[in-house]
Amino acid sequence: MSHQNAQLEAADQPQSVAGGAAPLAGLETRLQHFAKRDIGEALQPFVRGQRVIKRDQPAWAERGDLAHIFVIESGWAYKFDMMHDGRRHIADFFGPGAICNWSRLSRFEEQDDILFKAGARLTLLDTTALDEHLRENAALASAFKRHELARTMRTTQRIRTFISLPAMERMLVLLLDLADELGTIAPAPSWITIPFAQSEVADMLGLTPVHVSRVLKKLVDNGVLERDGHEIRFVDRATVARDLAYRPFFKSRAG
Amino acid sequence: MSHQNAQLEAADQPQSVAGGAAPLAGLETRLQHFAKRDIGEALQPFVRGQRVIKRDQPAWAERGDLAHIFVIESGWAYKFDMMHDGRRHIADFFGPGAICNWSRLSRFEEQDDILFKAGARLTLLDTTALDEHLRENAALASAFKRHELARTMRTTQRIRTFISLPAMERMLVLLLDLADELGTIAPAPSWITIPFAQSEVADMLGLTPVHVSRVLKKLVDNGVLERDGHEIRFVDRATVARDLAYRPFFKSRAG
DNA sequence: CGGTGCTTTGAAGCCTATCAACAAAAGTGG
DNA sequence: CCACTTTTGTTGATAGGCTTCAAAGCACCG
Repeated sequence: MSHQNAQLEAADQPQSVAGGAAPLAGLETRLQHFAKRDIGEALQPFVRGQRVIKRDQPAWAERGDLAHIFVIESGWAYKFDMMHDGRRHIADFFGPGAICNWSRLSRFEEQDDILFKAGARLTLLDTTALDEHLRENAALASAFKRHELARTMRTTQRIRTFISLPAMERMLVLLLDLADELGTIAPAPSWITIPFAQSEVADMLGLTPVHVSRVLKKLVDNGVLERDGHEIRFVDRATVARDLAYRPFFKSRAG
Repeated sequence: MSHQNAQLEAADQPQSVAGGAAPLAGLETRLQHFAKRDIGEALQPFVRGQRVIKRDQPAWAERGDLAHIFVIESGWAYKFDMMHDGRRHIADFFGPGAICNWSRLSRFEEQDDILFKAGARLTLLDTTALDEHLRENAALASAFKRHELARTMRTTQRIRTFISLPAMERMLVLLLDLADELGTIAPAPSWITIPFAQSEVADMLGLTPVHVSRVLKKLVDNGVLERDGHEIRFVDRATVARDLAYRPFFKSRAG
């Protein structure tokens, strides 16, 4: 546990990290979809550093690791908590351009733990400075709020499926959500890399890893998906989305 | 559909309805748990009428039936929506003292439909007047916010169970939530009347009505519950709650 | 090259849905 | 208040979905 923290500290680097794009470009693109005016590079003043995650690494809510706002430049993260029977429940996931811990800024919700997947590149923002800025800048604050609301609504849609429908539908909705998250800052590629292990997918869907493997196989056998390892492709995404009455909350708002 | 609306109108009555307690006493009791100062009868000026629901009756979100804030004096209601396969999903429920459609006031969320159960008595509040009042009265607004946040957190806890755990645990958590909701404005009775049909419980748990019946029977056979029709009692609620790591979000805050 | 962790596959058993019939309860109309 | 209809809840039999356990294949990494 202590070496994990050491790793977080050690990754504190000078402003730019290999990768090219300016920090926060992804987030700004996302927010722009929910803003009425141009937000430009309004967030640059709040950058406090960047980090590269070498191995899968949790940030424990209680230990102050989440004192900053974490924005994902590339890669993935997810929010999880442990249940009474020892199982892990994964409640939401975050892709490029996402804010991992918005609730720290706006609400005083219970804070789940966050796990950053290996390879993720993060930008850290100053929580209190950003908070003050948003208090005075209603337009920007509104964009943040709408952006987070879209996430909430997408989560609500997913949860409904996970509670009521069988494994195949659950899996498809999860994959559509992944595509939605990816398509937010750039057109989603038709081949998507599932960024999670099957045991993690299982903890999202409320299934076992074994069954996740079988469900994926069945979807390929049925001609719904094509697959090459962790890469998958919908043979006909539009039809799948229509059959499930799936509603994209991020992608379709591009302006 | 049109006769349902007519019924809502027709039930508009003079200020007091059979039942004794002053309107909003339940809600004010609830809010008091989340307020730092005494809130007294701060909400009385916003009352715009009362209604008694004779038969189970939906208020359709799209038709403006939800222009007011609905507060439950006694009885129950729930939030539901229809899924692509024709199944009904019930996302949350509301007991005595609850606000059924807070989101109408504070957020611009997607609005689910609400169904009021037969026998429910409602108080209607003026949405815009209350909204303005809360803008100027931060303390009261904060109590509302914390109160709704408690609901959100309870829902999050329930959802986690419904996604990941089998039917018996789901049922127990639902019953504990019912007790929590009931115990908010007065000590919860040890015998609880399940206010919903088993088909409604099924749509909450993501099960079939048949299985709901069997699960209840099994819980009685295992000595976890006692039961007399729609009345149930936990033989040992504290132990059940502990085993499930169940956290009450309303009741335990009584001050 | 041999770990180590992730994925796949098979067999067996439990959990839940479906279908159908019936019982019980609640609403309806005379 | 009674007979009638409709809804709701119970029970059994059967089938399908998902988990568990165990073993083997595969990929990555030191």
